[in-house]
Amino acid sequence: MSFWLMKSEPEVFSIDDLSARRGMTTCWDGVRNYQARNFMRDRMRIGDRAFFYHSNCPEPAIVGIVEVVRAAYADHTAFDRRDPHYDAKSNREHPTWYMVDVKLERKLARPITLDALKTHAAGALAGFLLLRRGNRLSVIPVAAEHWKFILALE
DNA sequence: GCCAACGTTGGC
DNA sequence: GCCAACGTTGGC
Repeated sequence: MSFWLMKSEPEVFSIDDLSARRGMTTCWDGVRNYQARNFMRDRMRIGDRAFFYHSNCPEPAIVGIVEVVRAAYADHTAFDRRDPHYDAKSNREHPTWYMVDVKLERKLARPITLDALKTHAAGALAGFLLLRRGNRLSVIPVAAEHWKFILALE
C-alpha cells in the first residue's frame, strides 16, 4: 500500500463537502498537471491512503484521511466544453487526464497545520515534497515513515 | 531545442 | 492582494 497527500481548496471542495457526499465518496477530478496525473494513473492503487489537505486558505492543513476506492479512469470533465476543466486535447479514445475515486476514512481529531509540519522540515519530515519551497504538486507521494510520523502529530 | 512570455498555484 | 515558483506555450 502507498501513501499520498491530495490538495483541495476548501472554498472549492472541503473535507466537509466530502463528508456530505453519498457514501462519503467523490471522484477526484480536475487534476491538470502531468506529474500529478502520472502518480494517480500509474501508481495509485485501490486501498492506498491519502491525506486530505486544505490548500490556499487561512490555515493550510491536513484535515482528514481518504482511501482510494477506484483506480485511475478518464476524467470526463475534460470532455465537457462547459466545464472549467475542459481540455480540447483530451478525448474519450485517448484521454489526457485521469481521476480516481476516494472515500473519506475519517476526519482528523484536529487539523495538522502546515506550520506544525514545517517544524519538522529539517528533521523527521526531511524530503517531504509538501515542504519543498515552491511546491505546486496537487498529488504528492508520502513516504511510509513520514505518514506514520505525521499521524503521530494528531 | 532554446527561452521569453504568460498563466496558475498557494503561502503569506 | 501580492508575489515567488514553476509548468506550459509558442516564436524562432
